[in-house]
Amino acid sequence: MNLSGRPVAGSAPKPRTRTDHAYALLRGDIIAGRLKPGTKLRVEQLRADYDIGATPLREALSRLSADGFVISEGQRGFRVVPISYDDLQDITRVRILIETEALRDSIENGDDAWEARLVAAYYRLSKLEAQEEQDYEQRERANEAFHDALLAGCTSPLLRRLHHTLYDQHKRYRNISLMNPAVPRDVHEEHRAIYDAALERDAQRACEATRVHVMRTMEVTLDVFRKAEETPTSTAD
Amino acid sequence: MNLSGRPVAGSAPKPRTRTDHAYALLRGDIIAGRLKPGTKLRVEQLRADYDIGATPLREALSRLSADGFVISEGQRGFRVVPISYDDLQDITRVRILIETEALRDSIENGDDAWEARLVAAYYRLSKLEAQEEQDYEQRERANEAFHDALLAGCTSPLLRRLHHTLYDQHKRYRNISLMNPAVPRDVHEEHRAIYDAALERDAQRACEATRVHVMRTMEVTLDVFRKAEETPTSTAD
DNA sequence: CGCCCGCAAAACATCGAGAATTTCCTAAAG
DNA sequence: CTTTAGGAAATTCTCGATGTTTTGCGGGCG
Repeated sequence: MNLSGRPVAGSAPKPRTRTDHAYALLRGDIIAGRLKPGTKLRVEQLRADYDIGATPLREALSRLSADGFVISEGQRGFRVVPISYDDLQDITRVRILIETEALRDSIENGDDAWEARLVAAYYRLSKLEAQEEQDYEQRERANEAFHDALLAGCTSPLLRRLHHTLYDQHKRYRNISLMNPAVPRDVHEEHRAIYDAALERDAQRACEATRVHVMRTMEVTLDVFRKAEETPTSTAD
Repeated sequence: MNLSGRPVAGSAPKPRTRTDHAYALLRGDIIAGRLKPGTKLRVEQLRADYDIGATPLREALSRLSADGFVISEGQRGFRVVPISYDDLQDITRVRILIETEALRDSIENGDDAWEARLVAAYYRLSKLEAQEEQDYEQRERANEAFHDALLAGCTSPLLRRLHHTLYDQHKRYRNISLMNPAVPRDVHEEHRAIYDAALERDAQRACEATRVHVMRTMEVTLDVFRKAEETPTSTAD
């Protein structure tokens, strides 16, 4: 009955095992772009950086390779998955496929609690979007919470899991392109369109709005990369 | 220049590293149903069975857990993912989503070589389907070759990868339900419908035929399980 | 009679060292 | 000057052993 006053298991943010810890750290660093695409992941190096033994590190890297964040070149170690235009487009395309299907399901099956959570998440996000100064971390969290709330009603665990992975793969591209000045864009309006359609239980419209939203995100990211290529190595190394 | 006469790397079927080997063995045994759903996977046990050290085994299990064939209950080891009606339906649903999208792409982009390969694969499969006595292994290979050929034109590596995993997850259910007498069913006709539509480049019709085919496969599998539940433990040991 | 505590055995997760392989550098041959 | 061969250094992969956590069992207390 958890009379101890300590938080119940499951809500705890602290990973239980070294492997889980390593997995979370590596995944986070790859998505955040701190580990750059194509980088060789030498176990000895990582061992020093994270202060974790080789065995848990290798296990974490194995999981990440199945997730598509790392490639394992048998007998030649691991490296961060490279980025490419094609890859971003591929991820985007599949993400739209998965996300719209999950959203359709969520809209059809979401109950009152789903609605309430969605309203709350949208409210918080809107408030942050209206602010002048943008705390990226905070806003990213709110953005994720909003998208999670949208899909919370989805009855398919598989769709949820796939979406989560694809979302993070996409997020990596966004983070890598982040430092450059973003193309002006009315994100709030895109969010509002999805939100309105979802609350009205108009799945068709919500999916279309989602498609537009995800495509725009990709296009902005692609633009940043293209511009970065024209201006060679200004921020490199 | 490989003057040794040995086959060049890449064509070799033999896994290069112990981890890869363990991964292939475990995956195969799980899909074939030799490792039953819910079974605890004790490393010491596996070590004896496969004659592979604990470290490569754990790495393989980690990868399998990311693939969804194994669950990792932190600090309490690994076990084969359990089966359930809900899970089979979930897998089927997502598989249809992925497979029809991949097929649509394949039909739109497949070139002459794609067509030729498809014709050949269909021809071989038809011949086996017409036979009286059925070698399951052989037929399964032909079936897989046919489905692979259908999707070979798909331009999205991600869709291909996801489909491969989902196909094998589905296959596990089929294999587990295998011993029981199958419901009579004209599989050949279903295959023919997909094949004809694909060659005519009618994506819409091919996708619909695929949907029907996959749904039927699931329903037959579900029927077998339901019947097995009514007749308790006749073949169980 | 049932519940709970605590000890022993099993299993898991992790570490450090040792075999196998790749990579890198040097130097000679064409 | 490019190419090829050889060997040393670095790195990956694997094993056996060790600390920690979970599990299973038995005895005592309510």
